[in-house]
Formats: sequence, structure tokens, C-alpha cells
Amino acid sequence: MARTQGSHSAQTGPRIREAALRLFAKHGYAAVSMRQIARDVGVQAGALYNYTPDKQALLFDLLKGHMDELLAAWKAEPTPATPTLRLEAFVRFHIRFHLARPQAIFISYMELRNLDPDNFAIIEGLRKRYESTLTGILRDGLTEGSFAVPDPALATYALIAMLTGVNTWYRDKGRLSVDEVSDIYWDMTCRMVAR
Amino acid sequence: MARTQGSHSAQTGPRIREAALRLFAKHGYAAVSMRQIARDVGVQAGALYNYTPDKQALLFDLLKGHMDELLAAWKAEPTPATPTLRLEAFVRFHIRFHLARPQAIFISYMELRNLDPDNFAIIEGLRKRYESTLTGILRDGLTEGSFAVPDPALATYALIAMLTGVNTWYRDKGRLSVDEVSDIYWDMTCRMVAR
DNA sequence: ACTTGATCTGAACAGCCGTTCAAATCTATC
DNA sequence: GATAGATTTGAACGGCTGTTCAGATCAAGT
Repeated sequence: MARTQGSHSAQTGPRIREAALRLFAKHGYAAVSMRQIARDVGVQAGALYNYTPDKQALLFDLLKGHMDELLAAWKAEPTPATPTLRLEAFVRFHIRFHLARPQAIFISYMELRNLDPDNFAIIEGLRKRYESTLTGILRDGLTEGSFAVPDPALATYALIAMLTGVNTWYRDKGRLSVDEVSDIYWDMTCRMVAR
Repeated sequence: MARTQGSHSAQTGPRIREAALRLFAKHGYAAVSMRQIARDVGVQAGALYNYTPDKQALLFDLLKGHMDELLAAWKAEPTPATPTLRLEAFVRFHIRFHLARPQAIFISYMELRNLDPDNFAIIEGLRKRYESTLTGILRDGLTEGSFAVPDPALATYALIAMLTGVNTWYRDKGRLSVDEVSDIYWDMTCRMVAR
């Protein structure tokens, strides 16, 4: 037996990434075997190596792709005129973007330690880049006089943790919609940083 | 060869738990083998089974022990008179307790999915019990008129995530002491919930 | 000094791990 | 219809996995 009917790299490649994302998110990188991923795709384990040099690259590509998408999506957002409006845009964007990709976010936070040092440094750099945009907004509002946070760096950590935390409890069929959650979190954010 | 000189269960038992805690925190439950833990303790893998029925129980005991300790420590704290003072006590307690046990906290958040369903339910119940004490404080302050949170349940999630997030960036030799961090986080908390 | 029970070793078990590769079979092009 | 290149299989590699257990050696009680 060998090449199978209807086999195309344009189909198998994405399906492998989807299966890896789903399985890594559910069981964790270390707990998932290449054979499990292959079984999920409906292929033998050896076939995976036409699409990734090794398991590590599979994880890295998922995380790198997610971070690139995050930064690009934020860059594509309009930039409101005032720091307060920019902060509101960030809060709503962060919640919306993260709730739309629960698996990728889960992996991005849980599997960092399974990255090789070089790969870790790259992902960490991208994350810092994203977080620094929030710090910039806070600093702008501080110098402009509309915010009164005691420490912009810590406020960044606090806000990112608070906003990302939504992913741990939000359920699609819950009592609140994404917009309602965003309203409440923007309210809390506003009170936290406002003068 | 067999029993070794100076071998005592009162020593080996704790050393196994310490090694497991350290290694699970560093590499993840699934990525750590029983032989690695044994090597760290200076013993053969078979000896571990005098102290734990299996690897799963080792993880569960660490998480269960941690949650018991957390709940007991909070119970031992004095209960101030007003909701505002109780909230301040909670914020400072949470940061202090968590920063003192980074590895246990790390495991408690990262390895939940590696628990058997039964074990998961137990840990999850204890966590809910802890979080509900915060919700209670928020509700008290709400009915008493000193707080003005839009939603106590969401405020609980937001605050817990924000406070626990300190563990991801805090470094012992950093620019801020635990008390200084607590001051700033209490300030942000206060502004977030105050009327 | 002798016995009893606690403690550990070292080997073994069956099974899974990531990865490689020649051979087989497909699709696409001419 | 022949040919070339893309794609997958299936077997194999050495090594690691959690767990069990008989036998060896220790510490402690008498």
C-alpha cells in the first residue's frame, strides 16, 4: 500500500495542524503522541513528517501562527483618538479575539515550557510586543491625565491576566453573551484605571 | 542489593513528594517519568511504589495537599469587621500565600487536565470553595453599600485571575517587594470595586 | 543475638514513543 | 498512454513508559 486516493497536501497539511491543535489543547503536548495525531487525521504516523520536521515544530508553528494572527488582528483595528477609547478598544478586542480561539489560547499559555529555548524566546518576544501596546495606552492616558494607575507595568500584567482569565470560565451557552461580558469587563477596567 | 543504609519512610516519602513537585512544575506531569523522580530522590523507580499507588495519585496528593493548605491558611486568618477590610485581607493573603509556593500554584493551574475525572471534581470543588469566600466578601460589600461591582461572580473571576497572575511575572530579586506589590494590587482592587 | 517487618534493588513485563525509509500507489502533465 | 513527481504505507529502529515482584538487606524490638 502507499499513496491513497484523494490525497493532497493542501488538505492533509491543515488537517494535521487542526488535529494537533485540538489534541494538544485537550491532553497537553507531552501527553499526545504523533500516532494519536495521525489517527485523528486518518493517516499513518510516518505521513506527518511530510508536513513537519518533528513534533516540536508542530507545536511551535501553532504558537507562532497564533501570535502572528493576534498581532496582525490588533494592528488591523482602528486607533481611536483618546487613550480611554483606545483602552476600551483593547479590552473589547482582547476578549473577543481570545474567546474566538479558546484552544489556541489554552496552548499558548500552557505549552510554553515545552518549547525549545530558541522557540520560546521568539514566542515570548511576540507576547511582549502585544502586551507593550497595552502599556503604551496606559502611559498615554497617564501623561494626558485621564488615567491614574499606580504602576503602568503592573497594571498591564493585571489587566492582561484579568482579561485572559475570561477564557477559563466563559461558556458559549452561559448566561452572558460575549458583548455583555465585554461590557462588564470594560466597566471594571475603567474603574480600575480612571482618575 | 536491597534495602539501603539509612533508609526511612519518614525521609523518603517527603523527598519523593518534593521531587515530584519540582519536576512536575518544571517539565509538566506528562513529561516527567517515574524513573526521573526516582533518580532525583536517589532511589530506584520501584521504591516509589512504597509511597504512592501510582503516578496519578502522586499528582493528586500534591494538588489536594495544596488546596487543603490554602483553605486552612485562609481560615486561620483573622476576619476584619468591614467588607472593605476583609477584601484587603483577602488580596494581601492571596498574593502572599501564592508567591510563597510558586511551584504548587503552577501545578494547580496547569495539571488539572491530567487528573482523573473523580480527582478533578474534588480539586475543582475545593477551588470553588476558596473562590466563593471572595464572592461572599463582594456580596457583603454590595448589600452594605461600600462596593459597586456590576457582577460579583465576574468580579470574583477577574480578581482571582488578576491576583494569581502575579505569579507569572514576580521575581524575588525584582524591583518590587511582596508588600509593595500587594500595596499596588490592593490599590487597583479597591478602585475596581469601590463605590 | 535473633527475629520481624520495613525498605529497597534489579530485573522483567507488555506496550508505547518519535523518527526514518524503501516501496507502493496515487495525481498531474505531456 | 507513458512518465514524473507527490503522497502515503507499513515495517523497523532503539529507547523509554508505568508498574510488578521476588529476593536482598537494612533498622528496630525483644
